[in-house]
Amino acid sequence: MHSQNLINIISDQLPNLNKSESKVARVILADPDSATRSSIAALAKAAEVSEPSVNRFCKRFNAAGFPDFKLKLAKALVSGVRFVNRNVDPDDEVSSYTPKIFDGTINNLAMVRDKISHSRVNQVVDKLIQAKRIYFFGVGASGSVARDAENKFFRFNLPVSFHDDVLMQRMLASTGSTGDVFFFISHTGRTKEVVEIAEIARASGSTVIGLTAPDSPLAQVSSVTLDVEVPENTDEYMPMTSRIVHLVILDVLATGVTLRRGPDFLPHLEKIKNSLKPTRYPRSN
Amino acid sequence: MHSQNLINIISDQLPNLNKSESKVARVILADPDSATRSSIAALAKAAEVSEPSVNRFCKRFNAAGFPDFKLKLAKALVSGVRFVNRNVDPDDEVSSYTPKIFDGTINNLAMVRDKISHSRVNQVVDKLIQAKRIYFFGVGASGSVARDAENKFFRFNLPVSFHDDVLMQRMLASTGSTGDVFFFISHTGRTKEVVEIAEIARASGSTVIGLTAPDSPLAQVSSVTLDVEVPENTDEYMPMTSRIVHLVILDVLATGVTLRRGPDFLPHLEKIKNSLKPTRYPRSN
DNA sequence: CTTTATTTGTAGTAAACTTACGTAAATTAT
DNA sequence: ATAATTTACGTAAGTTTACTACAAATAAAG
Repeated sequence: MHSQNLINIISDQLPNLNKSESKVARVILADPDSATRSSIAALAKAAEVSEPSVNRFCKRFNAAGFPDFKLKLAKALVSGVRFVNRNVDPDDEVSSYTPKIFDGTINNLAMVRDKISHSRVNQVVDKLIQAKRIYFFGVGASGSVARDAENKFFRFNLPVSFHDDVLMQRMLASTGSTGDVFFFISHTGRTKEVVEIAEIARASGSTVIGLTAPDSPLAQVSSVTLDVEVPENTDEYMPMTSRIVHLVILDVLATGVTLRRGPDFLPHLEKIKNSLKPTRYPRSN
Repeated sequence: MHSQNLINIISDQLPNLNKSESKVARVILADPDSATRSSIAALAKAAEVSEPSVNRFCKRFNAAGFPDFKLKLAKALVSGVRFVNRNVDPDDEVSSYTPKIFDGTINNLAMVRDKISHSRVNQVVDKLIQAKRIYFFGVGASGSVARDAENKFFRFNLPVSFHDDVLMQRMLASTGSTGDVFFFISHTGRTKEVVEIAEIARASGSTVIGLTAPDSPLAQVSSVTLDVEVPENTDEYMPMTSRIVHLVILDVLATGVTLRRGPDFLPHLEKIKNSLKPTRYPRSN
């Protein structure tokens, strides 16, 4: 299991800190990387507190002292998480907003990586393995995720399709039967139309899988759900990253299915890969 | 390899070091983790050299001084455990392959984040801002990325469309004119059909943007390229992550365009957001 | 309003790190 | 081989950094 990242711990604890400690926390979270390179005096000055306050802050987070804290912070940064609550500012340059967006995405991925239920993943892989037929449903931005899922899963020699048209989805859901898997992808899990279609699919006796927000209406009507908790983007400039998390989870599921199929299945995948060769210019190097 | 691990660098350089420096190196390599926690005096004593020798050793490896060196060493230790052994094994359990896939994706994002050319991003944002019309083209897995791009960019009040059908793409490319932007998304940049279409678009006087592998045939026919170098997946079980990197880059571009449009444009985005409200179940909390 | 607890800062001290300089070792040339 | 020159290394001093003890200030409780 992954240990919770120091930066996340700090931002979680932010409300529980007293005045000067939270000042320190904010300065560190604003630019953790530069924090690892600065002295206790510099950090104290930046946070407008005294040096011992910085020291006390470090000890609160189970560090021996300031140098030890910096070390732990540096390690936390490597695992991919930087600029946690650095929002894009209206006057940001390319060189600022580019890493911020990457880091925001990376941060969300790391969070879901540590939170996702492995037993749920296993359950979903089970359902997908047993499926006679798989439908990936999504609308709007999730439609692209569903399309990508189709592209991954057709390799398993199963009847797979994706649909981003709600009328089509509704008709297919109503004709479902035992052994069919309807895989719903939705960021909010609150789109009425989608929830209704999931209910129809469920009523038809099919398996309904929801890749969506926990406790959402869609989650409630699903047979199995994969919970994805990604912070709502309050910031106007910050993109929605749930799509990307969804894609990675579908990668995980596809890998799970491949592994279950065993090594005998690899030649089939190889064949598909090779089929594309004649469409490409050969590599010179 | 571009980001060689500090520990490997030290052991590579071991024969080139002089007497006292190699003493220091051996002590550090024997237990790098404890080295990150010890003072310069303790390390000097353990290596039986003077403190300045340790300091000189650090500077030789491009550190500002001893503390900076310890920081870099600590980072190297973390990246070693997390990112090195990231291939999925045939006998991996859910609890193993799930974090591996997330980490693999995160690793690639971090690599591209550090490598991407900000001036290129700026150039592409320029072109998109000036565009009279934007076409996002992709086939196969990149088709989903193109579809997602359409979903992001239509918000800018521009004629935008995506196409995953090569015949459609070919026809549209031939009818292009100055002011049109054809945005090609391709992992390899070597699909003959796609390169041909890009050539047609280019010949029509339109701007061709390539989000693809550097130095690929597609990159060569593009007006501007955004290079994405993601390692080829030699491992059968590891998913292709370039799609995800492409999506994040499109997020970056969309943010760039939003920022250029300025704050007057925010109400428009808000309006689009609000338009979806009636389709959703309201949140209870 | 006083007392008590908590938070925060000041000042002093110890430790850690770096720099300058001088000596020793090694290399090269004579 | 030995002098000259370069390179390596350590001593000592200076500077920065971090920690501790204590006191002032603030907040909470009686």
